Amino acid sequence: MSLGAEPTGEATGKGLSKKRDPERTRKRILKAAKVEFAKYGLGGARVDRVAARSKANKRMIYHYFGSKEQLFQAVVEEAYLSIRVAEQKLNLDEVEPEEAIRQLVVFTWRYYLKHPEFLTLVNSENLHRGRHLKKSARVKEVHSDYVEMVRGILKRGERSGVFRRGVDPIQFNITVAAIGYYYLTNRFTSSIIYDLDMVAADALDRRLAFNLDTIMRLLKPDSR
Amino acid sequence: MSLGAEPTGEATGKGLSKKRDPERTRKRILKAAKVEFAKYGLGGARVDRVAARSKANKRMIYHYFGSKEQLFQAVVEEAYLSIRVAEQKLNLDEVEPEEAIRQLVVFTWRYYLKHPEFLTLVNSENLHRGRHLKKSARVKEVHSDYVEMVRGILKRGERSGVFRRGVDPIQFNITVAAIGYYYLTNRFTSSIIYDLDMVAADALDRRLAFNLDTIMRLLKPDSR
DNA sequence: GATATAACCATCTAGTTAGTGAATTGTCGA
DNA sequence: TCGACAATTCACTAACTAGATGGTTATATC
Repeated sequence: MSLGAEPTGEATGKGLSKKRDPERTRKRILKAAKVEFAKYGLGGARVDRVAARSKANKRMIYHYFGSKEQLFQAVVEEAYLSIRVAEQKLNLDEVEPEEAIRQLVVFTWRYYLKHPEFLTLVNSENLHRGRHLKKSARVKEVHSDYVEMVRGILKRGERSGVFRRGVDPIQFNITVAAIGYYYLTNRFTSSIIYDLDMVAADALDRRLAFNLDTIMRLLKPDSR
Repeated sequence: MSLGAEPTGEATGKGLSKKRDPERTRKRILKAAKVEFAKYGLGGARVDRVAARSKANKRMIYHYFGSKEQLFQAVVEEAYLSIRVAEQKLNLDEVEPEEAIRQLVVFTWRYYLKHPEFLTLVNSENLHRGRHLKKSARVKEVHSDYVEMVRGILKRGERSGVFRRGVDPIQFNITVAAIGYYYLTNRFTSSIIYDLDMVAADALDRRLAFNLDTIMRLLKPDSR
C-alpha cells in the first residue's frame, strides 16, 4: 500500500475514518437530496431529512448549497447532465440508421426505468416553470450534441432510403421521449384507471415493443 | 318572481346576498384548491392560501373536506371526472373511423391546452403514487367507457380496411395522450434545452400536426 | 316562533420549518 | 510549529403550518 504521498484520502477512505473529505460530503448531500426531492417534490421535501439521510449536518447543506432552492437546482442540473452523459456513450454514428433508432428508443426506455427519480425531478422542475434549470449554462451545450446526433441518423436514413424525408428531429426526439416517459410517470394513475399492472415485466415488454413499432412506422417511407 | 315555495335559494342567489349557500361555498373552495394544488403541488400548497383565494374561512375547508389530503383527493377526483365528461361529449360512434381518431387527437391536445392544471395535478398525484385516486370508485367506471369507445373506432376502421389489425386500444390511448401531454408538461425544461419557444402559436400548431401524423401512421395498414 | 341543525367566522396552538450564530476541530502551507 | 482558513458541529430562532376551538348567525321544521 502506502507510497505515502497520496494526498486525497480516497484510497484509504473506508469505514471509521473521521477524516475530512469535502468533496465526498458534498456528493453525499447531493445524492440524499436527489432521493428526497424525487420522492416529495420541491415543496414537500424537508431539508432536515436530507441532512439525516446524508448523515451530514444541516449546516453543511447551507454551507455547500446556500438554500433549499439552490440545492434543488444542483440536483436538477445534475440529473440532466447525467442523462446526457449516458446518451453520449451511445455512439450511434457508426450504426446503421434503423438499428440506431431502435437503440435510441430502447436506451431512452431503459434509462427511465433505471432512473425513475429523473422523471419526477423533471416533473417537479416543470411544475416550477423551469426556473432552476434556466440558471444552468452547461446543460444547454451538452444537449445540442444530442439533437445533432439524431439529426445525423435521420439524414443517413433518408439518404439510404430507409426513412422518409422531412421528419423534424426535435419533434421526433420529443416523441421518442414522450411515449416512454408518459407511460412510466403516470403509471400509478393509469394502473388505477385501466385496472392493469403497468409495471409487470410483460407489460413493460409490451410497451417497449409498441413504442418501437410506433417510432419505426413514423419513419417508414410512404409506400407508392 | 315569488311563487313562494321555492326551497333552494339558487334561483335568486346573485350578487350581494350574504345568504348561505353551502353548495357554492364548497365549489368555491374546490376551485381555489385546484388552482393552489396545480401551482404548488401537494407539498407546496398552503391551506391558508386556499382559504384566502376562495374567500372562505379555513374552518369551512376542514368542515367540507376534513384535511388537506382529502381536499387534494377531491380536487384530483374532480379533475379526472371533468376530462371524462368532456370526452363523453365527443360522441364519435357516428363519425367515420379516420375522422374520429383525428378528432380524438385534436380533442386531447386542446383539452390539455385549455386545462393546464389537469397536467400538473396528474403529475402530483403520480408523485404520490396514486394513493388519493385509488380511493375513488367513480373514476374507474367512467373511464372504461372511453376505452370501449376507442376500441369501437379501431374495430370499425379495421373492418373497413382503413386501419391495420391488432392495435391495442389501451396502448393506443396511452400513446395519444403521451405525445401531447409530454410536450406540454415539460414545455419549460424543453424550451430551455432546445432553445425554442414551445408555446408560440405556430409551434403548437406544428406539434399538433406532427402528432396527428404520428397517430395516423401508427394505424395505417401495412402496404403489400 | 321556538328549537335544532348546519353554515360560517376570528383566533389560537402545538409542532415544524428553513435558515443562522458562534464555537470547535482538522488540514495545509509557510 | 504555527497560523489561517475551511470543514464540521450543535444549539437556536423567527416564521410558518395544519388543524382545533368556541362561539355566532342563518335556515328549516315543527
